[in-house]
Amino acid sequence: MAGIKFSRQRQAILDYLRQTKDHPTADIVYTHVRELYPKVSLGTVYRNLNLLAEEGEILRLTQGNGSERFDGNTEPHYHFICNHCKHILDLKITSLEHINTLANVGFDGMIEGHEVLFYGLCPTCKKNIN
Amino acid sequence: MAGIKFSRQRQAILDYLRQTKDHPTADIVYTHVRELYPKVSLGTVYRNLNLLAEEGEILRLTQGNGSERFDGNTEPHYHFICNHCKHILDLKITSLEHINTLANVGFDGMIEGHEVLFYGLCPTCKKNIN
DNA sequence: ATAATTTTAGGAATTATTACTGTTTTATTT
DNA sequence: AAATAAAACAGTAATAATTCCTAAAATTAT
Repeated sequence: MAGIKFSRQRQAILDYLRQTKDHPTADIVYTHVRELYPKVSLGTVYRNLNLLAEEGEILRLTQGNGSERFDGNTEPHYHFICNHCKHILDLKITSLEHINTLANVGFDGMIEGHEVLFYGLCPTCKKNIN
Repeated sequence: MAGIKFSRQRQAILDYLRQTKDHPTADIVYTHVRELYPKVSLGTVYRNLNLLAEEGEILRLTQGNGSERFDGNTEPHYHFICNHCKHILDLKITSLEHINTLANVGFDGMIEGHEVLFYGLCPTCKKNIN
């Protein structure tokens, strides 16, 4: 009976991602899970992040510089990255499904989806920068 | 008089990016530039790709798996990646500027721009896969 | 042509991620 | 509840992508 087995480490990773609003890197997840399981290895964190992402339990965010980030919120939503402080935020906006239709105009293949990353100034930086 | 100086290697990199429709990785650029300058080093390619991207002479594309890709076409356009063959294509669609306005609704910061990556089946794969 | 400054080649170093292996956990069967 | 099979683990080595370093070469200004 091929299947995946429960593991406390994986559960801790998922729990952590579900309770934070951040979009942590594998390494940040690692340091947090270590508080609960001090002997956890970074390889375990990577393996489980990949597994959870494949299963759709978490999202993998690819945003330019450095490492990948992960998101425990699987509700459909869009992301924003601040040009100034580099923080990533969730945007609660209506679906942009219609841009798929726009993209398909004059395109001979088939558009199945899209990823969007907005950038600009986050609320905090907007305030502080004048 | 602080400034950047001409270099044949940088010129060759730019020339190559301008004449291809592909979206090559640094390594692919490297192998092509080596045909003209066999002693060019990979570090030189990376340094110049970064420099050219900073100056806005080329675009840097971040698309999930593996390495970054570069685009010599700086006209505003959107990209598409095929889920099947993983090739990246240019899409010639009208600007999607209006999604910035949508994203700003209920957002306290300031949206300055966006990056979109469409995915699906490219024309060739769509034909061949039925 | 000389001097000043930038860029280069080549290689070492760094960072992010994956792969390997013997041991431990988890789930299933007796 | 003990035995067994399968999956996951910790720890470490390996790989891949990119950046950093330095003495030598190329470019630009004088």
